[in-house]
Amino acid sequence: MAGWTDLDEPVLASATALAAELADPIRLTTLQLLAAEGPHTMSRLVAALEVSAPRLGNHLARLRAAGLVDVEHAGRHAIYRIARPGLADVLAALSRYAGDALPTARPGREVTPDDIAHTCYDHAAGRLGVALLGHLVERGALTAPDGRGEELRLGPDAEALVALGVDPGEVDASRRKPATACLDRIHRLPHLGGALGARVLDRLVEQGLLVREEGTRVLVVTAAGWRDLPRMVPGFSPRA
Amino acid sequence: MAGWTDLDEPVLASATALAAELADPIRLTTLQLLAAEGPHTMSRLVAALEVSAPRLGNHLARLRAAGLVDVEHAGRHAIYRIARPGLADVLAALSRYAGDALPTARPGREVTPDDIAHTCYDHAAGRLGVALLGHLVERGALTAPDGRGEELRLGPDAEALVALGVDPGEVDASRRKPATACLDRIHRLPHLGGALGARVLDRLVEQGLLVREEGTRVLVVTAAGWRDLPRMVPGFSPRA
DNA sequence: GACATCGTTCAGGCAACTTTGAACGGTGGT
DNA sequence: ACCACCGTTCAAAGTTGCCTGAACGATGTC
Repeated sequence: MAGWTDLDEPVLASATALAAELADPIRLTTLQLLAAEGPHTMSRLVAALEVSAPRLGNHLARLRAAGLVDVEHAGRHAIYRIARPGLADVLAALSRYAGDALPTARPGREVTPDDIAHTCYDHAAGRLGVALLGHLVERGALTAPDGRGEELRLGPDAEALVALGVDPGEVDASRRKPATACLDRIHRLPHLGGALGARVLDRLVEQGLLVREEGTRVLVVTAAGWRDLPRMVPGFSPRA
Repeated sequence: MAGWTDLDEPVLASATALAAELADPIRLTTLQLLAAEGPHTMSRLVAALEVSAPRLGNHLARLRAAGLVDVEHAGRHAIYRIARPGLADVLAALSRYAGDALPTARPGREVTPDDIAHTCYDHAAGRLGVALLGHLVERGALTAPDGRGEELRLGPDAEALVALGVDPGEVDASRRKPATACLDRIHRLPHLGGALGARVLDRLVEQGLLVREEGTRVLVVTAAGWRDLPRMVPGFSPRA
């Protein structure tokens, strides 16, 4: 009978192999980008990650062999995508633990206003942006992307959006996508972007919950914001 | 400005470091055992994992350095426990993906009756046992263990237990713990053990939903079981 | 058809990790 | 005080994984 740590145990072998794939910064970031923002061509990944093509290519070959990504060839472009939607759950759990463990691991480290909320182009990123997306998906106002090509879409139940002061009908979707998931650079989790993300940020500023800091990208949470936002966006808590 | 894959990014560095710790069968199994069943002494771990003491010791030193486990010395024994309860979420996500990905990765592999349900001493293990524990915890009939010493306990809302045909008052807790989390050897997720686990299994057999196969530890799900169990235990689905 | 672009593969050299065996302090029992 | 046991550390050896640079096939453009 195989022991607890015997690699003949299929699930154990599969789990350690998966963890090994996630244990490299290039591979992990690649998977996070694909899971949050959908399929990318290899050249887009090379540009985004700022690494050499062979270097990324070697990692992509590993990810392919491990069955974590699929490739589709379109002309001379190779389009990579997450193989199984469930991977997003693993990536999210990993990032959440990593983010939560940081203050403990580095006692000197404090939570900065930048961590909490800052602008990413015209929408909110940081813990607020991440919590926003999670909240709206959970409440059915948005349908989650699967990282395979199925994009973030408006969901059946717009009530959570209305509660934030946004009328889904007024979102200008003519010139840009209504909603996109955008990988947060700090927390490594997807946050809400697109026309809807911009509209939500505008409304929160109008309501006096956030103030754009001049000259920086920091979004300062006002006293009213600390009072109301945790209730409006469950998952966005002061927590130290 | 640091790039996407730069290890100066704190969360990325933390996440890859965590994944590297999980990428070894001994370390991963150790963490799974501690998270599911609570603190263990090193000698208990050595016996359970069937590895040499120095070999395990080196891995435990790594886990300590990574801040994933805490040690407490009691006499000549070293008691190890999970450092942060949140780790259980990461381990669960990893095991779930690894289990789900298996049929895809190995086309020849089929789901066996053993995977679905078998006995572990006197209670149910396999997918059914795992789903049972998850369901009862989610419904508030049990409080989740945190892997640090806080054990599985009866929770405030016993309704989910009653729905399974079990009267919480009738569980004999005098001679053994009422409920324990027990690491499932196949799926690498905690399942329901203890007096309560035994009582639940007895009731499911009495109701004709399961049949103990003679001479083996397999629990056969009857036609009635396939009809009723997915409704009684959300999370326990036929799925292929 | 010539050329640039895109993606992939390969071999070398370098760094990191894992295992093993032996040795070492600390604790409890006799 | 002696001994058995528990846990930990260390160095050497073998293995594995990663990056670099060059090369190659395939595609689309001029």
